[in-house]
Amino acid sequence: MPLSDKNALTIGGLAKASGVKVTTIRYYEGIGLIEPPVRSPGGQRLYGGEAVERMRFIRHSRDLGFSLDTIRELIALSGDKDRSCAEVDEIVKRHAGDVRLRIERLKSLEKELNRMIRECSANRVAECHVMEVLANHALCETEHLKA
Amino acid sequence: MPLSDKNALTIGGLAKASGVKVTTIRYYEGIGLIEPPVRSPGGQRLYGGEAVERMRFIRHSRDLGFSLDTIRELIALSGDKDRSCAEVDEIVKRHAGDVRLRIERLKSLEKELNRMIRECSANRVAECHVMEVLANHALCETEHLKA
DNA sequence: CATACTCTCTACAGACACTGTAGGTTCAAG
DNA sequence: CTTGAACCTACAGTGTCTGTAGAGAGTATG
Repeated sequence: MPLSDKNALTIGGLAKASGVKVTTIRYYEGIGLIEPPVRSPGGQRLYGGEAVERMRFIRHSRDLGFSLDTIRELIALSGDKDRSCAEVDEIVKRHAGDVRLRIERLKSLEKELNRMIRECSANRVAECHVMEVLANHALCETEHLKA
Repeated sequence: MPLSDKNALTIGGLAKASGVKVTTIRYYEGIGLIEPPVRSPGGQRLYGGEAVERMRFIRHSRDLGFSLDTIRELIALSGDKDRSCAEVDEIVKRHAGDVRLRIERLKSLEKELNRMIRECSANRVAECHVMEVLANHALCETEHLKA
């Protein structure tokens, strides 16, 4: 993107076009996830169209739950167009596995919470079954390992 | 717990008895989640048996996914033994709702990730379907709002 | 050209729930 | 009395941003 490009986007324009907030874009630049763009004579950031693509890629990957570190890997891989995409698949599979695990844990959590609620007969706090369960894991039916 | 109590626990003993790490106990004291205990002449923390109960309560609540702020509320409510436990129920219900929502989101995420994996034919990165999907939410089937 | 107004700039603090580090002190056992 | 584990404080770092403050840049109108 040459400086002379009249179609350059300011950071606000990039934010609107990509759905990533201005402050977040600056943050991504700060941690080296994206390249620093050229600046206007007054010091404002100016972006070309490819920056929109990149920001959308990042945003969608974030929405799919990938960490910024993983996204960094994906971006690096995408630079090597001729490489087999087996590594990319591997990363996505690993992530899908993580997600499945988290779902399992949350499900047993949900079961336990619902059981607690069902079994409370709304008495005084002093005899509250919910409170007892909170105090004592032995009263739980499931193992609900930390979410 | 009088200072003279020979059965007092040091922070390490409390950690073992409750399953909460030493540093975490100090952290909880720092943020005012638990009361500062009495100290030995040399300045070391000394805890009585009720501290073990409290730490277990906190740990189990954390395992069930409650935030420290919510646990703070629960502890405050537990101090008022005669109060109806409707508020406690309310808190647990709200949390159960949050958990359900998270499960829903993770499920649609999982679906999308699995679809991405299935549809990749392991070519070069340049034509990788996974990469395309990451770049473009329009290629998604589900709405998979942020997890 | 002056003014107003929006956008952008940097730098730093805060959120959550801890974990880790550095450098020192206390305590119980041998 | 010495050793070694456990303890102490204070502070920085994790991840992914969000929010704030105060100042400068760019644009539209009078």
